[in-house]
Amino acid sequence: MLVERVRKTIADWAAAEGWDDLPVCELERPAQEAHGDYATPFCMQMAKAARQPPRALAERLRERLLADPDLAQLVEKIDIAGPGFINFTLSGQAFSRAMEQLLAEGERIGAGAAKDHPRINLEFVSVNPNGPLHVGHGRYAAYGDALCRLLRFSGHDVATEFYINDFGRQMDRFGRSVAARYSQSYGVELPVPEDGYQGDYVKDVAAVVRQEAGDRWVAALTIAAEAVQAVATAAAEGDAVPAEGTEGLVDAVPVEDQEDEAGDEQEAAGGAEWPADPAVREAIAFFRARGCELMLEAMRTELRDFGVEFDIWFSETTLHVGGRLQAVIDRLLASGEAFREGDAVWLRTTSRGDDKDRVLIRSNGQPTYFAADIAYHEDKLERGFGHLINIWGADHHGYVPRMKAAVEILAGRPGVLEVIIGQLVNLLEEGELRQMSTRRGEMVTLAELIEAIGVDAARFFLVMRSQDQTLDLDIALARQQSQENPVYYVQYAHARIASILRNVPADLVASVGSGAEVFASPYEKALIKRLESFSSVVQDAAARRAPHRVAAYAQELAADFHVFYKHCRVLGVEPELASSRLALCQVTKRVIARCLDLLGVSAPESM
RNA sequence: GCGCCUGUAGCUCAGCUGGAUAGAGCAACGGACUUCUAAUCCGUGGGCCGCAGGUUCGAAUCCUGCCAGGCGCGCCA
Repeated sequence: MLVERVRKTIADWAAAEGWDDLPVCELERPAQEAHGDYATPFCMQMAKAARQPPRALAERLRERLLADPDLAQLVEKIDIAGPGFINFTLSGQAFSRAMEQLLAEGERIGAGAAKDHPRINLEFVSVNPNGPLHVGHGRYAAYGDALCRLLRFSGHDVATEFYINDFGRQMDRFGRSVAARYSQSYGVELPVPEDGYQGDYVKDVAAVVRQEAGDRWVAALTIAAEAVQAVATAAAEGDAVPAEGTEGLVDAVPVEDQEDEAGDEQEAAGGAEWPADPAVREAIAFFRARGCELMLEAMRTELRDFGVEFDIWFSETTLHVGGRLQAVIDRLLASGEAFREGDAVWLRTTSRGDDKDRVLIRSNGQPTYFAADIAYHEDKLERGFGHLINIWGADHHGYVPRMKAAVEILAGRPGVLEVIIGQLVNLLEEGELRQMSTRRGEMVTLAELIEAIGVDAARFFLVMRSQDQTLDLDIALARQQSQENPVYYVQYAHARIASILRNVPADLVASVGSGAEVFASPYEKALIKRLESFSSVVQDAAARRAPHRVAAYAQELAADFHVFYKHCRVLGVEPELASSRLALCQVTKRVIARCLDLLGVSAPESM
């Protein structure tokens, strides 16, 4: 309200003086109370264009502002301070009018108007369905979901998507791991492959399969077990056993490297040591597919319990059937964006800023993950999304330039793909860094975190920091500190207001009075100013993809409310004051509830 | 070697498209419940904003260089 009138005055003035290229005037909340309710450094910024000293400009601007009768009513005084700041101290009436507006906005207070922007596809989590979600995935889930809510609330059309990496070697290893655990439950000695998944959850999956299928697959897997044992016996008699010293060394390198190297060696050695018997192959295919389904089901349930639901689940495997992938590559070859060199097919990503061209089809004829990703993103575009947002872990940031180049080629224009890199979660135990491995079943799962501190605290905790900040998580500390978690501070403010509302007498309704006593205290004024800034916080947080700003704002708002609550009674004071304060409570409750909702946290009526 | 992220109070971090004396929570210490929920409030102490230059009326914020930590740099996914 105030800022619009100030800008109008400035525009008129600039027109009269013939100044061009003036900056936009922004009002900000001064850190110091003595500097009024709002302030602007505008006169310092315009000094150059106007070729006059800032303080003189400030004096003249002040005159012009006060000449506007509407504006004069809103301010108690306008001061000029320091090198040329203009400080506004608002009148009582300004607060009443602001509150009237806020109250009238109702439940959708702070919401952005629907924007005429392209539909957004927001993809996140997208993990291999071969292990439980760990806290890193939880962070991306909490962040992505909060961002989705924020974008929607600020006026965008968003669909969320989970890309299921259900194709490739990792899933083969998983299928064989489940098959092994299944066999073991029948007494067949088939060990989990060395490059397989050792975690106990694999046993759970196997148990479900056993319940569904009975001993249907035991015969086939017995063939595999015998073959594996034969190989093991032969190896024991030979000299293929590695020296012990190397093992200690291998342990010192990062776990992820071990996984990858193990995988490559395995492949170099001709794939799985399991026999190529058709019955065995069929069994592996079955365990792989069914295991994947069961893991996905569990994941979906876990995410839903965490408050995260995806609009679309997209399976990578669907890209590899029906010549889908080949069709994309053929088109890229035809348009000259892709080319053959050696026995491989490459995409000329260097034409769009990447530092080298990338392989689509390997010389062995197999498509790369990148090729599938291109088909996938083309599919997104064909589904009508004009803007694609992907949330990736920091360990994938090297992949960004090629993917952006690919989408630029597909879409015919730059800027369609936006990649948000989320930094990783470091797990600490008693201050010591702890390594994680999905394969070995050593990790802190999202489920563990939730069990330790609950969904609300976990979600708040995971989004309260900027996504490009590495998060240190000590689960013992988190458990111990959950009582001090700021989420309860915010929720408590909400519950307190709910309690007031329950005690409101029948004849008292929320409405903004105009008397001089209304909103006279600094506590009420501070709260109203905070509430007024909510819509800009929403817009800002959405534009910057920064839901943590909502978390920070919620804490500030709760603090303003708790102080207000301490100093100002709502019930049992004179009627005009009571109904005005009731209005203030109601708006505060709406905004707190909205903030918590944007973060995926519940807003309790009582605690 | 190259690229991305980070470096702010004892700890965890906000603030980063430049504004006045740099903030919050936790931890430490001292206070406040006969009144709408004390999971609250009030107060005290605590800082070469990694370092050095530069731009500017003004720099935690922008630019350059350096130092430190994390993550990447494959015809892996």
